[in-house]
Amino acid sequence: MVTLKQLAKELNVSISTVSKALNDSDEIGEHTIKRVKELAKFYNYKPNKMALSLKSNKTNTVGVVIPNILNRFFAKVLFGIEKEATKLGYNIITCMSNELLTKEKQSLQLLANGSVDGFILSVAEETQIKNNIDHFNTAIGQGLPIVMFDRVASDIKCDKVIIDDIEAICNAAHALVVEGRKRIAFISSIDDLSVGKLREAGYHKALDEMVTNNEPLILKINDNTDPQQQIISFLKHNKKLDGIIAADNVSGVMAINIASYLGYKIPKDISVIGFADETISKLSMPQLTTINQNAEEIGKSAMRLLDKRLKNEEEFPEPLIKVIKTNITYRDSTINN
Amino acid sequence: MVTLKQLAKELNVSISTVSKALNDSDEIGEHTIKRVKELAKFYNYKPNKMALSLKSNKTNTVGVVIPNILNRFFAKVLFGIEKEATKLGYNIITCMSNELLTKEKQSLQLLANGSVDGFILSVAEETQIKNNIDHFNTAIGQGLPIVMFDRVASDIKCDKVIIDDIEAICNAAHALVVEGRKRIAFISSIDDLSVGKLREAGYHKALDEMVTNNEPLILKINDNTDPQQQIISFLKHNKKLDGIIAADNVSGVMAINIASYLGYKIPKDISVIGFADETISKLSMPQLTTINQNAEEIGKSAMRLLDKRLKNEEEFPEPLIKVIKTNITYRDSTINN
DNA sequence: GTGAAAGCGCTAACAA
DNA sequence: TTGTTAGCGCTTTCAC
Repeated sequence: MVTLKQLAKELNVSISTVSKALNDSDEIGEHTIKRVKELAKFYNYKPNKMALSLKSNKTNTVGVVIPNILNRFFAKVLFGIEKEATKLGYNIITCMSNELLTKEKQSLQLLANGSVDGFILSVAEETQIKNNIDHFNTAIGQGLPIVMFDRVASDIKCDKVIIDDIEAICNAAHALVVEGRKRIAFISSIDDLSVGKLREAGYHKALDEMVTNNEPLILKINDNTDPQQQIISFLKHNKKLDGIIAADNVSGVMAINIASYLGYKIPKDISVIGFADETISKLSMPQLTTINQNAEEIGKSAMRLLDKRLKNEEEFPEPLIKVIKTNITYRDSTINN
Repeated sequence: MVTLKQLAKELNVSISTVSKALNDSDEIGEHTIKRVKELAKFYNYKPNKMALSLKSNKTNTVGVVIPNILNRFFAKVLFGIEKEATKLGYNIITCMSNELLTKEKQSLQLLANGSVDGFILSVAEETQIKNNIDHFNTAIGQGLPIVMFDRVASDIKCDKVIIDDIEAICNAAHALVVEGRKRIAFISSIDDLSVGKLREAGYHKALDEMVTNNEPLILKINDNTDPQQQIISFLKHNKKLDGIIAADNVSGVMAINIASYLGYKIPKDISVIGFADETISKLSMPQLTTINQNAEEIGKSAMRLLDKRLKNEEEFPEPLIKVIKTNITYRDSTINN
């Protein structure tokens, strides 16, 4: 990499002249500016990032801590974050907590050495279960703002981007009721998570609002045994169910394929609504109708919030909670009108 | 963040004393070391990353350029890279080319300002189609080594991590032949890519090696119309096919679900082998038998190669090509023995 | 209009 | 054993 020093030497001017010229300072003569810029272009000069950061005490880099990159929701959020970050001139350093408290903690600590200006993160499962959240406050105390998305820690005062999980499920239930469904089940493999609990609450709320038949019918899928077997057994034991709402990324697709396999006609016999994205929802036959979380928008919003927070440090001290709208994308696992 | 300066002031010693003490220099007295370390711990001192990088001209950060994070293969590779990077003490700055040449170029240029020590990347689709590869050489020329994985540019002299795509497909075909399959089709939605071409070549090679019936039967899925319709029509027009090899991430799962939907029994009537990972392969009923690319291992290997390259700059000047072994994970879309 | 010098936080050669 | 100083690459204030 070429440095100002080298350019200055070759041009027989001082380092500061070169610096000013490249920044179009009006202290510098037109002719000099031209000379400097030409040589800089010739050598493909770029100001050294580390030097700039050291000087300005800003890195234009944000740390992103993702619980599980293999979950498509998080992959999409990351996608959104990266897109907006590029637009706003930030780089992102990505860390994976792999749902572990220790790794999450480590990531925050490791980057709190001047590597990043702030964090965007979704809380790891273990962290949520143990409700161990000191490391978040430590980071904030060090002047590194945090924006949390999806899985948030309610006790931490920071900006947050979420969806209204309760409302989303209620809307889905409502859509099934409109189709004439009477016995709607709820299946979830994420009841440990804050969002899992909210979605279940949404299901209960929806049942309460239904005129008839408000007996909950819930399958909590656990990792210990084969999920497909759990669904098969659930379907066999609940012959009357005619609607399914799936709380996580994949169980809706599974439910359709398994129900078909068992001889049910989808959506004639059972309607299914899930949380998967376009790609996964297209893997079932018929394709899954989904609650659309707008994951990319969540990522973009989070990045924008962090940017604002970084730009006016003294302003808007109150944490913001941004709620991203959800909507339902109708495919063929429901009876559409 | 606390600095050496502040510690020095508070301890009434010089900055360099503090620095040396923290680095366990034997120039410094035991007592002083202890005093310094205690205060440093108290203030949670961490050496400023930017200052360190500026001084050492090393960032311990690698730039990762991924064509499409929503593709699970890439997500898994990224996962592997991050895991190994953490182990080796690197951070990763993630960029997405979104399959676009311009974005890929931009990412390399943007990070070639001292932000990273080197790159790990998989070539964008557009880049492969246009075969425009100057930006790679530019980066390498600037002293930033590149490790390419999966989709590599054969004209670039750099370390590479790939799988033997031809062999992988041959093995899959062989597995189907062993089952007694006679009419094996190949479906792909990635024939633009280097790996797509290799996998098709593998299919042709396998056919050539078969005793009977070496007429190729290929479906190239394009994005213009509904992929499911293309598969339906393909199945309807080729009633005799009894085996399918899918070259990409999702079409194997689709094929199973569609074939079931059309009344075929899987694997009795048709055996299917695909390229999907565990999660996606479990979304079909029955679950998809897959060629396992060991994506995580690819990521880890790439990171290790880059690390080696960075550590001994003068040594092993010849580019290395590392071939990661594939294997077949048998699930229920094939007749297992 | 141009240059010298200080300083961001750190390490290390050299001096004391 | 500890301190002084220079320098990594850059911006910016202040002198000229």
